[in-house]
Amino acid sequence: MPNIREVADHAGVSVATVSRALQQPERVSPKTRQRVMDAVAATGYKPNLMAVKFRSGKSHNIVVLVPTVANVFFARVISGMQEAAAEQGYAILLANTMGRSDIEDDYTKMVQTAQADGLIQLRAHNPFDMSMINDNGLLPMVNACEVLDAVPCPTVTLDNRAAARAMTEHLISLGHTRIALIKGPQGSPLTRERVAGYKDALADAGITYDDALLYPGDFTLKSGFDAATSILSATTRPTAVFCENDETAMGAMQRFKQAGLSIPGDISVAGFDDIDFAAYADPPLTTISQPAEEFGRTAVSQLVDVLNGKTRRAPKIIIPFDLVVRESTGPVPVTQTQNALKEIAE
Amino acid sequence: MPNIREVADHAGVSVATVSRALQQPERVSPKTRQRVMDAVAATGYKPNLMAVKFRSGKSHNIVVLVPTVANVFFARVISGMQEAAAEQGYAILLANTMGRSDIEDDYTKMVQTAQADGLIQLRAHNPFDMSMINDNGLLPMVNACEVLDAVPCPTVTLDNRAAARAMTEHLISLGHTRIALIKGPQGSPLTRERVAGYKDALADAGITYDDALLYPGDFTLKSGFDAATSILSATTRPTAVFCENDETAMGAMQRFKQAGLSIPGDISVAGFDDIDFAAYADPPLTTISQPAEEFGRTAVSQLVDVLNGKTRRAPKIIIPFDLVVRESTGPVPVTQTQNALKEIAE
DNA sequence: ATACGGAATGTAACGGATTACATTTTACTT
DNA sequence: AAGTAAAATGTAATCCGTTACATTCCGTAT
Repeated sequence: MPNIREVADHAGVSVATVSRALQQPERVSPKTRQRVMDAVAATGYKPNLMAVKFRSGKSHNIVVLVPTVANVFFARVISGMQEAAAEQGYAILLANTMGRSDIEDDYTKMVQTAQADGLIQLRAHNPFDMSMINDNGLLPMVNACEVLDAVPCPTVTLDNRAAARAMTEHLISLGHTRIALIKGPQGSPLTRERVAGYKDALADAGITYDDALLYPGDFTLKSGFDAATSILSATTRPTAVFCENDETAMGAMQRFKQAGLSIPGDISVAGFDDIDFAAYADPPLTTISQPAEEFGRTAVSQLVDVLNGKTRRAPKIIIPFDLVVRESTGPVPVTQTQNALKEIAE
Repeated sequence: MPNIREVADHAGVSVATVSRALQQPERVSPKTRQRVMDAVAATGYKPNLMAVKFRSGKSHNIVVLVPTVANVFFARVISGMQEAAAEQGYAILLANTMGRSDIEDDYTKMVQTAQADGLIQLRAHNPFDMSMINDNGLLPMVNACEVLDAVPCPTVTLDNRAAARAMTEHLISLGHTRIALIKGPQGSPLTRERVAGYKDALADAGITYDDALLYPGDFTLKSGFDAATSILSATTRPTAVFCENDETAMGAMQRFKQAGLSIPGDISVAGFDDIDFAAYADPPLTTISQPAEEFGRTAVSQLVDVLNGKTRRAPKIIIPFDLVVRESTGPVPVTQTQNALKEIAE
């Protein structure tokens, strides 16, 4: 591999001139510039970017901590990051953390060891200690999707509470009053916020909240399937199920169909995320659409601003959502309505 | 940020000793080692890995070219790579290429500019020219999943032809003779091999191959849906549809169900890949299971071997597959059987 | 023709860790 | 106690671009 000195010799100039001809062409006379370019072509010179990065102290790498890359929603987010990063001259180092703090720590070290300039965390957990704070009091990170409030860094998130509330209101508007909720992972702020939005809507509609209608889940197909099994064995079966993500919803639908229930004839099912499969589910799934790619793009551009010192106070960015009504939600089944009326009458 | 000199001063030793204490502890006396460790702790020293990589000429980065990260199968492959790379001390640089050669070239440059040591390509396209060939005549890359024969590098692949043949044989064993095939992307070797396997099985069973039963697709849900629409309007409807991936199969199933067909009562549907959703489809999808994570792990370990000069001749690794029979495939519908018998009789 | 200013180019220090080679220390032999 | 080999440690070169500073060149003004 030829280095800059060989090019300089070949062109009969100094290494400084070669460097300038490549980095700031206007600082070099047209003749020399041409000579250098010819020498570059002749030698097949490619600058060793590891040397450049080392010298400049900027790696132009961004670490992304993803709980699971094998999640359709995150895959779209990453796709958006990829795009924005490429535009800004950054490369993405992807870390599949499975939510494990030790793996997160390994990758966070890449920032501390100058292998990466900053980090994007897609989970509500701050991997840094405060030693990494910059002049503006910010950490070299962006927290996206599932965010933590107390961390000094930009956040990019959906108003999960409002979205969950919107979905619950949609179900209520169809006449549902016994609405089950299949939750996301225990302890996640996402889960909490969505539960809060669900409660908000119930409260507004004057429906008393019932703890028994909350089912545990973890965003997998299986957890939806299992929760649905529990729901089927409930004494008074809910007429609608709001799932905190689409995978869960699809797992639940599968179980309900196996049990011979019609959706939404016997039970309505709603999801969250609007992954590709949602539109092709049977029946097509009512869900909350999140612009996943935009999450990625926004997170990257926020991080680049932090790294350039442009960000003084941590912005809290809210990405808009959309309620997408498809065919998995419908009016309360007649018999159930009658039962409900009877109950009220008693 | 403290550097190695500060640590040396603090410990009262030379920088060489510090370096040795950290890299080859056995080459340093226990006393000094301890002094160095204390100094490291006291100063909070973290070696600048950019400097290390620059000096050593090894970046310990691997570029992965993925057509789309938002594909469930690839997501699993990446997951496996991630795992193996971490074990071997490598980081993954993920490139979402969308199959575009210009994007692939950008990332391939990372290898040429010492930002990455090697590359894993998940598409049948060689991004390198021959200038990167090493002493063993190999390129610093591994071609996985969808492979090209002529490239001097290890390949990791499924016997797609055998797998497609196995699936087709399964359908034939259920009595199907008119079996449609929804293909993968035009021009992909994957597509070609699977078509070849399909033809193999037909030929073996003495079923004449009919061009009209091949439908175009591109591995998306939508393309499955659209192909199903074409299938529905065919003069003699096939009794089974073999889709070259699961997304396509799920899109097709959705369309068939919309048209009021029962699966597999009226038409059998089979997929390929066994993504998570396959087991939760309605009905659960018969498919070919590929150990996606193993693809990733194998690709990484093969690449590491190449990088270490351990690989002399490019191995061609075949990963085993599994035929997973679920409920989306069944015997030929009775009426159809009668028609078929009639045809034969005529 | 001389002097001066700006453009063009060159020289060499620098970044942080590694490592070949040189030197010192230690441990053991006689 | 002297001598020697092995172990431990130190010195300084090195990796390769970038860039501050120094120098040279050229054109223009006087």
